[in-house]
Amino acid sequence: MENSIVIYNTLTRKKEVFKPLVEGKVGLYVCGPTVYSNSHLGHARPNITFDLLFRYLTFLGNKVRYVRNITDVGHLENEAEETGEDKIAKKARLEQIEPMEVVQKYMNTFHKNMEMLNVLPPSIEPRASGHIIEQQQMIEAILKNGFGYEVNGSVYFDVEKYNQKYNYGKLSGRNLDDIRTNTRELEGQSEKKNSFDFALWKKATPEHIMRWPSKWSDGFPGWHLECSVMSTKYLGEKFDIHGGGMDLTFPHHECEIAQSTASQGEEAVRYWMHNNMITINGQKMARSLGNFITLDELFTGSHKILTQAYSPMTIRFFILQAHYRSTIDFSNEALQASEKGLERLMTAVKTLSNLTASEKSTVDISSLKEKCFSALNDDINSPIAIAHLFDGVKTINSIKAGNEKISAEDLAELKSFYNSMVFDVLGFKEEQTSGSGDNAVLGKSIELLLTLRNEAKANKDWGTADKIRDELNEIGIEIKDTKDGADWAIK
RNA sequence: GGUCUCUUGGCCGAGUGGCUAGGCAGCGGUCUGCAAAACCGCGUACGGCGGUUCGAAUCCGCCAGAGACCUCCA
Repeated sequence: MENSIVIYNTLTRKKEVFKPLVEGKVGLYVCGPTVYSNSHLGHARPNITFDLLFRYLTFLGNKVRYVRNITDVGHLENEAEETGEDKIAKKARLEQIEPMEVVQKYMNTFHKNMEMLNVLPPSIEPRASGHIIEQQQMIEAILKNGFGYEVNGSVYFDVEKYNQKYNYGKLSGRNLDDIRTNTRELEGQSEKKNSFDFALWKKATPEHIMRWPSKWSDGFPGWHLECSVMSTKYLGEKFDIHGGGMDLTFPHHECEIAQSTASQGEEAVRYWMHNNMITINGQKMARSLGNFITLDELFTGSHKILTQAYSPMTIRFFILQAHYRSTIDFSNEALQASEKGLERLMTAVKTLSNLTASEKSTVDISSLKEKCFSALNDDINSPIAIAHLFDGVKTINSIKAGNEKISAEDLAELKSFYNSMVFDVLGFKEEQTSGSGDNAVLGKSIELLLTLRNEAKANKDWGTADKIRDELNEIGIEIKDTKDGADWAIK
């Protein structure tokens, strides 16, 4: 099987065959979160999207170095512009704690949430605050090449000058004239030659807590610098893939391109990938819009618009059931559909492990495999891959029902395929709520009740049997009678 | 206002010139003491109006509606 995969490159607005710079090795950088509050559903999207990419590239035999940063320096906030206060410092004052304490707290939550979603940790997770010196070095390189200027201890990027030699706006499809006429004049920008110039180093005002010494001033690095610096530091001056949310395309990624090009003379990134947004009532879910649901709220069902809790794997399935470049609209109905769908898939995986082989097959395993892989090869089309897996579910169930037959070799192949696809590549995991496992006391108690119920059933004492079933149901434990006896699950 | 994107059956969501994904819900059935669960089967949809074509949900134009970016954002 050939594994030439195709990726939609935002830079060219086309699908391109992906060829890593070095055969068998892939450098992947993804913009991570700014850790100043709890992670919400929107954050799950890029992390799951690029987790899938990371997993699949690895599965195909590549050695992938996946770098995902933590922004713990804080970007300037709109209303805080005049004071030069940043998000993290602002939150710190609000909660009367150290900025780094805020960072630690929300970084911990982020990590915990990601682990629950079965998002693999990246190979390197650099923090902006740990790369102040490198950021200063890049500023110096930009200044040396004549694409920056210093004013009152702050350093700005000279977009006009840059655009004379290179093309500012190539990623987001803008040209400088459009930007010139459409950029809003903001307060406190008088230092800049042009409103579209952006800060590389910002002098800290007295009340600004997060600050570092530099030759220009005590201050902090500009908004876009950390990604340019940390990506090239760990992946090289030229690397394969840079990912992130679509909302970062402009200005963040545009500025990254400008910074890298201005400092080293050529672009760093070969393929730009952008995931689309999660919407709620048709509108983008965002921290700034206040219409977000945190991951913890989803997992516990504690947000007022949620009719129930949704497990991490349900969220993961929900996200992977849509293509990463489409928007997905949040709704209880959609999440419930995902919950059911995932359950059907996972049940089939269990069924598969207990199937018995026949002399020969009446089913076509290799065609199923090929369809799944070609879906993933086509710009990581997870919904199509999942659809084919569901076709396989039908096959698995038909084999179990005796309508189809499978040979021992095919069965082994099908098992191995589902294991790698469902668990290794798509990254689902069992979320066991029933019998076995952690709560042995509960499990044994329920087994006892089920034994009593079976005895009652054997005596045709339907009253007692139904009472046990119904009252357990009231408590929140569902009894499922199967041919092989009763099974149970916490609802 | 500028740039860009989207509009698919009850809901979610793929596809992108002919071969009419998939999930959920619904309906019918199998199983079961009953119920639930599970399993099997069933649905010809592509915003409107024109055009190109032997043929369009898919290409082009216009209209309508929604959204994203232009400011921190995943």
